[in-house]
Amino acid sequence: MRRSREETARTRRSAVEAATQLFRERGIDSVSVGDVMASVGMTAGGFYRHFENKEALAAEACTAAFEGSGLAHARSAEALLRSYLSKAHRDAPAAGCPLPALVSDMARQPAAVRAAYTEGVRAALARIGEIAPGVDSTTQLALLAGMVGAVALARAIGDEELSAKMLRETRRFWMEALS
Amino acid sequence: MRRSREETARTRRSAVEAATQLFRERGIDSVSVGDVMASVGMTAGGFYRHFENKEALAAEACTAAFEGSGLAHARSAEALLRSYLSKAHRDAPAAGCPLPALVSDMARQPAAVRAAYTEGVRAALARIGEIAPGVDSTTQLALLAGMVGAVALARAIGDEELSAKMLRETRRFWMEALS
DNA sequence: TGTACATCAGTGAACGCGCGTTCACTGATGTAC
DNA sequence: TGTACATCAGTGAACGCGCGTTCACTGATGTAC
Repeated sequence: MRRSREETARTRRSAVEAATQLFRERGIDSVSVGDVMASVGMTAGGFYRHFENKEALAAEACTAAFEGSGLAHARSAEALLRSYLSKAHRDAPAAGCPLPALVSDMARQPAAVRAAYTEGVRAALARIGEIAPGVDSTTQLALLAGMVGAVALARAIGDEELSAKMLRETRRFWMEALS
Repeated sequence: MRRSREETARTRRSAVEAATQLFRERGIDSVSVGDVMASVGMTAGGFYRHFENKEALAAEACTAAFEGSGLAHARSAEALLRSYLSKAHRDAPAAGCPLPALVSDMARQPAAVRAAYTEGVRAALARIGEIAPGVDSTTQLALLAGMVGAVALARAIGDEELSAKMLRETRRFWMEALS
């Protein structure tokens, strides 16, 4: 049955929000349209009243995930390193930075989704430039690569000790390199 | 019809070799048992004469991919940085390092596959220790994270200029940091 | 060395399943008068 | 403000498809004598 305009808008927002979390947690291809709609209390059929297809949702969810990301709100380089290269971040991909969570999904995604991700990379670099103004751009790029690589590897590694070491030592290196 | 022992062994080796390439190129979950067997000229049914299931192939292919990897054969830190952080490596994932190619697949893989990947991380760190003996272990870990992150990001980024910049500047940073 | 038989690598059809997407239908909401 | 009708958000079944895996079957290879 038909819903009110506000309710319709709320459903759409909930679906995008649920998708940002599910996609970061399990990867875009491993989450079905039905999974996303079930998590907002609906069946898959209704999805197509809100989005043209799954690709459109993926692109929108990717953009939305960057907006709520911790990287976008860090206040200093030290605070960023401490929160980004932490076990808490490693163990909560659904609420974390989309860069490591989606990085190897992207190679198989359509252009619209990749474009959203690329904008996220640019935004991350811009943010690093703001909170670490004394750092040259070469170092900013190497820092972003190091942070994303360390979190992605820490999640992939099956051994807790080595995983924790990857985060801890990468953090230590950059704390010193930036001071 | 039955095949000779040598032919059987050759088929098995070909399947593992094809899998290492296909998995790195398209991700483990996006490659089917049928894809792997078709690339060695067989149908999917015959797969189960060689492997218990797809998981067993994934674990074996992961281990095999690390053995043939460029990282395992680099002669110096400078040579490693030049070849690893290159467009050639970025554009040929099927023949490249499994670390960036499979990094976000791993979170969803069964324990046996993750264990093979974890061994690959250990081997990569050991190799870095050999070719850069003067570098402390904190720096070695940060270097591996940076190389893996830069290649994974360069592949994910949809914009050629930013992608190339990610590789180039990360290489520049580490060339200077290690000298 | 030759023969009879057991083994088993590979085929191709079938299975149960989950996917993205479509569609006829329902009934509350929105709109025109 | 009240009524009649059009709109459309969501349902649930259906579609065509590709997946991992199983299985009866074939016939060349391997083995026992």
